[in-house]
Amino acid sequence: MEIILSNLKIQVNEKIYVKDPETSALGKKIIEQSILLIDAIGFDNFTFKKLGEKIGSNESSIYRYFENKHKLLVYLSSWYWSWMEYKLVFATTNITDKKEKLNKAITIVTEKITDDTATEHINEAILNKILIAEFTKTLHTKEVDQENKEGFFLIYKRVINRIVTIVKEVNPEYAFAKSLVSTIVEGSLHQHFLTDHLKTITDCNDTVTTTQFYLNLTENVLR
Amino acid sequence: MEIILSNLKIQVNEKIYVKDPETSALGKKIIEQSILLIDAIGFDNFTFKKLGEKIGSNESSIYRYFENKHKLLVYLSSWYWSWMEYKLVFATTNITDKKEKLNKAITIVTEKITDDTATEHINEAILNKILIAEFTKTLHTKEVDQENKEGFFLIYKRVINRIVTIVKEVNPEYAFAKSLVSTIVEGSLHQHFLTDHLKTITDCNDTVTTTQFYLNLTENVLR
DNA sequence: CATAATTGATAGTAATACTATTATATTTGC
DNA sequence: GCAAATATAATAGTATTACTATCAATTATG
Repeated sequence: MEIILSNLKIQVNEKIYVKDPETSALGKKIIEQSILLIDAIGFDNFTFKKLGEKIGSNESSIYRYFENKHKLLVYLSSWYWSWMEYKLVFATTNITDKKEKLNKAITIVTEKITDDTATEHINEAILNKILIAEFTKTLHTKEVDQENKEGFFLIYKRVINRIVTIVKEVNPEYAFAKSLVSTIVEGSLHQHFLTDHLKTITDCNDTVTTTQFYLNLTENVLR
Repeated sequence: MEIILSNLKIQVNEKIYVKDPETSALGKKIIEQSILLIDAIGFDNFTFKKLGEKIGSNESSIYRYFENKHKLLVYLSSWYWSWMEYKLVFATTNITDKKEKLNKAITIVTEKITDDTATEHINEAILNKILIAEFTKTLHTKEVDQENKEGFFLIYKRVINRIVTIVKEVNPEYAFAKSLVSTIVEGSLHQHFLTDHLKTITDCNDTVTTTQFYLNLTENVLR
């Protein structure tokens, strides 16, 4: 997987950026360091000025890549879900047993990423932390309908619908496949958040994982 | 229920506000109108200056009630969950059948509030809309651990743990009661959000409700 | 090597998120 | 009914944010 991933160009909707950050050294530095800075100080405290200082570049240069920090977060999220989709497709192709395929898929989207994988300038483990802490903010804006129309959330929705297809293979009778999967994908980020911050309302921790919870849940719901 | 609710003083943690808004006409106006304004323009675009203009009061007067807009949102959320807890307790007390009790509880926390209920200056239907759109923002900050320590999320956690108790009465063997309930409570807000904005990844709509999805899910998981 | 494209530096604006001070109402306690 | 206390309003001011515009300096490319 390592080799393949390192050659992989993750596709992100062009409308999200002003200039594709993958096309220059500065662009890659913006992505790499924004992930570290958002993780360190949180998205709310993150500014392009601070990022500029961190990478030794001018604020105005960053604006040539992204209109604002919201779009940058949408970009990072899109990249993440694109990477997730790749992992998902890679891990489930050629599995003939439907239940096994579904379990694999659920494992992929619910497990916490703990190690930096193949890509050059992107630390997926930290990006996963950012998604856990900040992903909902990409959706919860007044512009969500407009941005949805422009395709900002296409990859996210595609990841969910890929798993929906697998769910329907396991149980074609089940009436809530979409809601189940969207609950799992969003909910697993939430359970990771609770594990980190509000331990009294989750059972998930280092030994009992979020993945186990959702595997068990899905098994029970679809049987 | 109407009469009782109108006499009810909803309790909110004192640390959330500078001055209790329930103790003055201006305070109540701040709560009433902030709900309408946040609903209208979204929390991100909401400022104390705009609220001041809307209620014909000075910005600085609002700061005497709330340190900042984040605390105001935490207050509104707290109030909502306190109201929800009241409804929950009221609706489930004296129900002896455990499954019926759980179904009632799940219905209470997952259904969309569509009508303004008893309280004077608070429109619960609109407040519910705000929770659907903005609640995650109360938790997803760098200060979450500190604020959790100070008890900002106590009522929210108590609502969840009340339902956890009911789940355990129905099935004491089930190992993920907390995660199940926190998934339901948070997830139902999310499903309502998807129904409003990302319809392609949910099955919930006007005829098939979020409540039905979660009743079915819980039934299957605990049987 | 000339030209184009990119980046950096500087400056500037409007809005945000407050704090401080003082004046003016309004409430309450005697 | 009035003085004292309290609440509110008005004004001003600061630091930061979230940009935009301009122009100079650097780097890439044909």
